[in-house]
Amino acid sequence: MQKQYNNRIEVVLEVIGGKWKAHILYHLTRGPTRTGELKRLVTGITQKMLTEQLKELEQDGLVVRKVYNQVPPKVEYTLTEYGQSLKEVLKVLCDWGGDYIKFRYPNGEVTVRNGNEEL
Amino acid sequence: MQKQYNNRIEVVLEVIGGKWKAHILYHLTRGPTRTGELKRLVTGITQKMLTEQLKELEQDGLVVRKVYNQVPPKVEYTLTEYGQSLKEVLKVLCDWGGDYIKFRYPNGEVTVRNGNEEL
DNA sequence: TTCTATAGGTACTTTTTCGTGCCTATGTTA
DNA sequence: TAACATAGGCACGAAAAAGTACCTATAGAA
Repeated sequence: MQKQYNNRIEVVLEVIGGKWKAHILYHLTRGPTRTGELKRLVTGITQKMLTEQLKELEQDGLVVRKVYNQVPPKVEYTLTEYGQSLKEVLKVLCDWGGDYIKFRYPNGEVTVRNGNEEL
Repeated sequence: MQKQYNNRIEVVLEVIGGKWKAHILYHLTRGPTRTGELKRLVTGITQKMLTEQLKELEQDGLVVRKVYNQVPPKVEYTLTEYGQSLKEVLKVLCDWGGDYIKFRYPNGEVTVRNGNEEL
């Protein structure tokens, strides 16, 4: 069956949408990262969601999974070259999100953990 | 209960995420639009999803609903001034989405309806 | 009188996404 | 020998998002 999107934004949202992907990708923009480190960095994510999302990102050609043949296992995830092009996108999203919070909740009624993470 | 986001991207995704909002917003960037027109423009959306999503966008301060006291009813939706700031975001998303499709499916195995919509 | 156009509401079902709990493998270290 | 560290799999259930079907209101036109 031939897939057909309704518009180009649907495409991006399929790739970076959902509860976790953007946050995972954000950390990967800082360089290759091991599974356990990601688990620590992405606040609140479970093992299952992490590997699941990483697998999808890999299938989408944005992330590379590198396995070191060691015990205990060591696996490292890296942005592909094309994946790097997401940095710009993530930055725009981040900026708008930050501004929006200030606009809507000028008195800090709503906060953002890691609101200081730079992109 | 105090809401707390994990990161700033979560904020944007809550506002423009989901299956329809981005597409609705895209059309609103072109100016005030009546309900029925939106229903026609946003391919495949149902009445229910349309009004539901518009209501949320209104609550989020991005869209204004203007009711004309007529029969049959006339309702017009417009981007708020702050909502205008989304144009830039939508453009970046659109561009990346378009490029990505070319990157992943260079032979047009996957297409985008309205892929020519400009932002 | 009946039908049309317009915008919206509600109950219910289906689909998608996310979370929990528990299991595997293996070399090293205590 | 037993525990540990690391990465991941799977079954199941809960929750969120989306879709379906059907209902309301009203002035004017046929």
